[in-house]
Amino acid sequence: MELPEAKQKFIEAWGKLGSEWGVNRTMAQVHALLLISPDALTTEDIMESLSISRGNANMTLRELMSWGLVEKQLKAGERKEYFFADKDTWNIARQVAKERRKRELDPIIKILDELTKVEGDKKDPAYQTFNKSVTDINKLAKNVDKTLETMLKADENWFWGSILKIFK
Amino acid sequence: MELPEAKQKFIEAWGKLGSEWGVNRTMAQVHALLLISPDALTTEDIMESLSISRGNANMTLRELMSWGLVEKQLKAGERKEYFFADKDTWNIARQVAKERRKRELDPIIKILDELTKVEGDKKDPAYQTFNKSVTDINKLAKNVDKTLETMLKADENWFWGSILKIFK
DNA sequence: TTAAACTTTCAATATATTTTGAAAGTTTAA
DNA sequence: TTAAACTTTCAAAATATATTGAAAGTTTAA
Repeated sequence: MELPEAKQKFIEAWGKLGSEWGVNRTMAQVHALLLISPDALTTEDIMESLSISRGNANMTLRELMSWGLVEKQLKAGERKEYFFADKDTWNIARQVAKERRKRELDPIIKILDELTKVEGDKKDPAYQTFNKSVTDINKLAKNVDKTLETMLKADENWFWGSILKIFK
Repeated sequence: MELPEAKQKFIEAWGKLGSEWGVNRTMAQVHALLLISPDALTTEDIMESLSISRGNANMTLRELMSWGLVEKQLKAGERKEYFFADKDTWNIARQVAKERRKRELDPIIKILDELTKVEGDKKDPAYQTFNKSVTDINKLAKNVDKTLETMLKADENWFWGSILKIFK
């Protein structure tokens, strides 16, 4: 396989993976494109490479910046804005974990905490089942939360070293 | 908060979480409903509880069964099919991890393995960047894969015990 | 100033996903 | 058999999500 074809495949695969994980396809593709570009790209470059409109490119880039995955780069003596992606995979994973925790895990834990407190007739099977499921899910969510918390603070080698050591 | 309201909230929250994680909202809601039901429910019960059509209920239940999250229950002397959800949170997490690994992680690892092998001019920055990103992402994906593999084999207490011990 | 170079916005449009519900299919009891 | 009880299918409709592109907004150099 030659490089241009390989690039295409990578962008396609990353886009597909994104859309299976709640990230819009174009956003994942722009990210992929920037990940394999040695230099920062302009909005025009991205529009052309991926055949998308200016509006779409602009929105997507802002979204990627809000996720902390892409940054603007200003070049001296140039009006145009250039964009580049953080290439450090561990940073990317951490950044994504951080954002999703904030956006999704935190809110559900808040709701589960409330629901855990709901009182009811301890003899009522409906109440028992509700309470057990909610409590169990809450525990799981908190374990995940703790693990993420540690991951966010950790260094990559240490993290995988520790995890994989357990699983030797 | 009273039980009926709490149930509603739980179904709503689970549905929202699902849709943020690539599971369709209705599927997550049916799952939530079954999780908090002490008894197995019929298609009719589910249609009524969630105000959805027969076709939708049927498709969703089959999908949940294909994920291994819900099972059919046949009651002696009855024609109707009853459905109930596995209430063990650890089983649910494992089941979901197992399916997503098979459906999403495995295919991308296969592609990354191929892309890692692409040859090119080692002096070319475009090739260097491509190769580094692909290789790094491949490593990360394989670490995740190994961790999931172990999680799938593990017992809940052992798993969280080991993880949380490291992160004490 | 001002006009060229660039970025942002957003209503309209296109695309993708989900849901409906009636018809077709299947199973069972008598 | 057969007809009632139940499940499945799937084309059409509804809904949700993503994209376009032209107009409006902003910044800069002269």
